[in-house]
Amino acid sequence: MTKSDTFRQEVYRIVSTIPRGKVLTYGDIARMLGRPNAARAVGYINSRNPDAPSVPCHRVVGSDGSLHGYANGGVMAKRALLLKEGVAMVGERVDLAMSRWDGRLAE
DNA sequence: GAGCTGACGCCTG
DNA sequence: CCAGGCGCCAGCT
Repeated sequence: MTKSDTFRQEVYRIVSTIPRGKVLTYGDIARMLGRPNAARAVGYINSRNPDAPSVPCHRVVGSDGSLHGYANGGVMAKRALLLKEGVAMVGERVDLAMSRWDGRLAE
């Protein structure tokens, strides 16, 4: 990693790597970047995500699987997308026990 | 350069 | 379970 790879660049890269049907939490991404407490920054970056359709930011949820916002349709669109992707949902929350991405393809 | 913002996370009441 | 408050970080104005 170089200084050219800013925090947001890394975030976009990781989010883009999330396989279909799996999700990651803001905290997890922050941790992957070495900033376990930068979950807020991750969320902020996603909110300003200029590549909504390019980056599957809808696969990023809260630490407890709770959905928040989505720059391309809102939470309801996000929920529908996750469901369509095959993500296990519990009410309005994601079943992290089933759909949390371990960092490698699983199935 | 300084201050405010926000798609978080965790604790307390 | 719900509501409120504080701390964290990077980005934007």
